[in-house]
Amino acid sequence: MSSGSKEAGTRQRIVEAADRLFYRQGYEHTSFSDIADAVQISRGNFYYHFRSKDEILDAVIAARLAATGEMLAGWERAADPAARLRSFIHLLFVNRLSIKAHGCPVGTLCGELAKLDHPARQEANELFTLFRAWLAREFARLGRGREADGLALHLLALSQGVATLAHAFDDEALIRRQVRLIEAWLDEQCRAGAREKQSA
Amino acid sequence: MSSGSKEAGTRQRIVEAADRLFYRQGYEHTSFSDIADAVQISRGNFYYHFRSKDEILDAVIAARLAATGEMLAGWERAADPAARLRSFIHLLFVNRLSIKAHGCPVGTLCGELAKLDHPARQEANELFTLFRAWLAREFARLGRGREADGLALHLLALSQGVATLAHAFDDEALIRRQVRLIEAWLDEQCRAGAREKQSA
DNA sequence: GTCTATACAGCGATAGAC
DNA sequence: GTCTATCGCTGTATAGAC
Repeated sequence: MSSGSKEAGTRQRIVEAADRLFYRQGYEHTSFSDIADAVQISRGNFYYHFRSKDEILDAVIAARLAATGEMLAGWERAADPAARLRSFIHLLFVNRLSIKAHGCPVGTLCGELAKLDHPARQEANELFTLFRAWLAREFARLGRGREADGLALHLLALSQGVATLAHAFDDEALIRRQVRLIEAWLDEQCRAGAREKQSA
Repeated sequence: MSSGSKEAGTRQRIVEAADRLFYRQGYEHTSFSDIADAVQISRGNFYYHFRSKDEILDAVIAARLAATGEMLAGWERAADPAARLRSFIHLLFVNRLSIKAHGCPVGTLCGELAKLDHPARQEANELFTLFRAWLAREFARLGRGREADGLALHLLALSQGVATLAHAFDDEALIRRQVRLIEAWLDEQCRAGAREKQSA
């Protein structure tokens, strides 16, 4: 029952197609017809699997939460906090082509749902919270316990902003250059953390 | 013919209402009925002033470009490059309530138009470019000529990211805390600029 | 489980009276 | 310059045959 299986059930194929389309076109701009075309089923058949479009959104967010949790768990294998934080920054580089084309999947979804004041808004924010808490814990391990959450938000904000600008300007090189600046900032934070640990 | 006049013509009142609604609800989510209710005119009457909804958007972007240009010109009165750059950061603080509620007007509009691949996308990006060029020039004046554009994008990204997170989390305090971190970063850049000027 | 047919609301846009 | 009336289309959602 792997989530990317070729023989996935109809329900799962709907969720996967909706996930991709919500990312590429936005939630509101994606219609049932769009998803139906992608999954190759009729429009009416949706309502056997979901009661409404909002319910599809809920399923998409749940799937993203699960995938994000697994990714963060995978990063735990890195040797030290600095290497783990670098995994996060590296994500911006790895996904630079899709970010250039469609922005950050988390930021664009949360932004749209916030502007629509959509009921699923809080659920989507959990995606941000997952990263925020994970980053804060790694900054704390780095020896920056007191300012850990502030630094986590700073790094989260930087990656969000870079994604926003790269998307708007449709500029891949912007990501590569800014990633280097962020890495330099992280190195500086590591040195500050080491100093704080020394004096403690 | 001041732009905020109470006795503004219908056309201008449409642009002002559309500007506000596009910011609060998003472009696609705002209908003619919404604007008509705000301006207190009938739906049909729109087409005497504009040929389409896209044309209203063009007018809104043009108005924002003009207003932004005037604001940047006003910041020129500050004593030195460091003070001028601080004006930019301060903007995040001054507008923190509307940013918390609706995000950054530039970032959310450019993000939506980019995702829709809307024809007016490039025009909206000019708003970003206005800030980018202005910031780069001030960083150059600060003595950071070689990296001026990279630093400008870094600061722009930071402010965009803070706006995105504050909007998603509906959190005003987040802005105040992150503004302090950004100001500390700017101070560091000022010192680096001074060193570079010394050695030159 | 999947289909076709359809209801019903809202959208952008047009025509024409005043 | 502003109005009412209406068109054509697309959206979500439902009913019911197979």
